[in-house]
Amino acid sequence: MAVQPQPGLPAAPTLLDVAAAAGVSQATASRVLNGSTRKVAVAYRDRVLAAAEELGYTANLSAQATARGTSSVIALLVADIADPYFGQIASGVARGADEVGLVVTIAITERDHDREVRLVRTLRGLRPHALILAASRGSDPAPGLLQELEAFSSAGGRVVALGPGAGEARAVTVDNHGGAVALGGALAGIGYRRAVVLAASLGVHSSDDRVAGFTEGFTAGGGEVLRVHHAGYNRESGHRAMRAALAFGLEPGTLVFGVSDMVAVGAMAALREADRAVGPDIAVAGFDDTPTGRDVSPPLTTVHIPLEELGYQATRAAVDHDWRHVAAGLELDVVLRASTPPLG
Amino acid sequence: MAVQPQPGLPAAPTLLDVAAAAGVSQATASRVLNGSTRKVAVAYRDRVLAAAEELGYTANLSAQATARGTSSVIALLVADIADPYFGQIASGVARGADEVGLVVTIAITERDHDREVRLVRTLRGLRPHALILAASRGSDPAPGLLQELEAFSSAGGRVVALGPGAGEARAVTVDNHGGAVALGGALAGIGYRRAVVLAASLGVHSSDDRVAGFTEGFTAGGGEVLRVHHAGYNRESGHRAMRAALAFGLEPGTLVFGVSDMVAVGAMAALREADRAVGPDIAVAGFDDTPTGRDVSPPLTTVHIPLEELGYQATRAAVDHDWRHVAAGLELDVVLRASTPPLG
DNA sequence: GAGAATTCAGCAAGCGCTTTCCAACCTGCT
DNA sequence: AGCAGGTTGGAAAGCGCTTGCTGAATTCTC
Repeated sequence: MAVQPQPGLPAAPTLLDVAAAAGVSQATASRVLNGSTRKVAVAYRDRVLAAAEELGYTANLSAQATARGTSSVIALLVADIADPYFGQIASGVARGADEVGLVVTIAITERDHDREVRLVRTLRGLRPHALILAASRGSDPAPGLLQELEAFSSAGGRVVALGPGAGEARAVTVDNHGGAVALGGALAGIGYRRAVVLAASLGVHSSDDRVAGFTEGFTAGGGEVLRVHHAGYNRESGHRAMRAALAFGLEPGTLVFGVSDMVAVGAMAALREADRAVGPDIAVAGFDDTPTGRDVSPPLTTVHIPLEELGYQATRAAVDHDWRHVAAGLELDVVLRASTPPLG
Repeated sequence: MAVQPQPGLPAAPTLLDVAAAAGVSQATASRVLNGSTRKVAVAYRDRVLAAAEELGYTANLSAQATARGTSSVIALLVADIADPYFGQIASGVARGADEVGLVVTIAITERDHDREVRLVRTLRGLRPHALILAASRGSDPAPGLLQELEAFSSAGGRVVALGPGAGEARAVTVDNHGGAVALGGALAGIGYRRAVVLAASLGVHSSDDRVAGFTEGFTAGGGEVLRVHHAGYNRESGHRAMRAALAFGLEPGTLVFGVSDMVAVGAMAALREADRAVGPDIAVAGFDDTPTGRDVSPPLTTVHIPLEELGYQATRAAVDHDWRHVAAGLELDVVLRASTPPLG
């Protein structure tokens, strides 16, 4: 908490400076420079534009926001921006915001619920146009959070949740269930009959949906899910869960479905450590289609999620006045690769 | 450009509302709620705090910024937030900002110079405390950019550049050269004698430094750099450059040094397509130590860059009043893995 | 060519907050 | 009693910008 202002430096030029330089009133300068409906005679307009250019004027967005009563920022809350999963979402959000001339402010929850509440509180102070929550993979929100969100939206802010929405929030979802059904079906279709699932904790919605969908699709195709191991969403959890699964013994030709690519990658590492060949011996599939999945060997079968598009849709939802929930959620595609070679 | 304000909703409570509810003046409320040096009698203070809590008050940061003449945001410019390289940097920046109670606003250049200039212009409007540039991997800045930066810093803003600084900017650098020397030395040390380098375009500073450093270290250790192929920094460039290198013919036991992990990963893919075994036949090394490098097989030898720390140092540089350039740049570590097995 | 209608620059109020000043009140001392 | 010195609440002047309103200048109409 030690941020000193600069010592006496020449401040940035203000609108008044520009107006004076152009020999017009502040009102006229404002109308020329910052999108107003009223038009200004071309002679004046040119003088103002020239003066602004000359001085290198940029409108003070804070002042503009106070005067207009509405700011030009969108706030984005993510769990971890270093994770490409959230990075891609952020990328889409930024693109959407850019399109409508908004600026994106980002905050990182580190998956800590209290922190999340604090951050929302801070961000509220920016009076952002909208608050986009991509903070978790859909476990239930902390109680304090709902209260903050309520305060925000009842003051005219818009809340967009990625994943199942909460309360007032608009929600942009992904069809986890459908994608998993398709994956299960496709893998049963190429001959797999026995599968082990490595999932995140129970209660994490997206994981639950994927497990349920996969089971449904795989069973419908004639396969059987032997066991579900619960650990987490990341690489390390996948590694742990895989070791647990190996302890039960795994016949060749068994399929391991990791509830995310990271889990699957962790599982692959564990398999290799146990001297089991990934692919011909034990097949592995993931979910998310992260770039890494393409580069591991064998390349990972997975379900593609258009994350960038998801982020983009979130800004649309935040900005469009009339917006209807993307009914079934964004559609997902199964991507079959060498980690699940066709069987028999 | 179509962002309508909300229709007549109850606005967020203002400081005046709180003051009224507490039965004190606005000045007193301000002093209680937003860090002032003056103290307020405990009886008043409690009433104000209670009222604020009751109303769910949050200071309007825009108004605060106009009044104080200084805002609480740090602006961050990255090339591509979906790229974990920048994601990690952003993560460090966010942590640093959080520590001093600042908020991070992010913009994405998409590696487009004009866009970058436009974005700086927009961000300037926020009158941010500092502007952190992580927009490129250090190719030379566009001329218009320098002008914008000059305007910003001469109005009291601070500019921090990651990589070689420009003009007024403070710079946080990474010892690319030193890291590459160490890598070259280590690989010569385990028996490699012939190397091919896959680099980005000439003129991209970080790439040039890495090539020069590697050559220096490798030669000093008794090795010889046969050729340098120039393509780019990403996976696809690595793939292309590797194909070009293969066209020249490559003896077993040759080492391929890709100037980034992504380049190396692309090279590995090209090698596999050409039925050359990575490791025993052709060794591959990268630079950056991205998570993917650990999961490809064989795991990739590389140089670890503390990117998160780099981002963190950037905020420190932005915030600390007296700050000295981290002299030689952040130190890098060589990480030897199975993609470069000891030779002979 | 006179009055009506239209255009459009500028005045000034106001956005939500900070901060300077002032006045009221309290000490503690002679 | 009387007064210097110290506290502390409140009035009000800004911060840089937007915008409703006013009224002068221009254009139109018959």
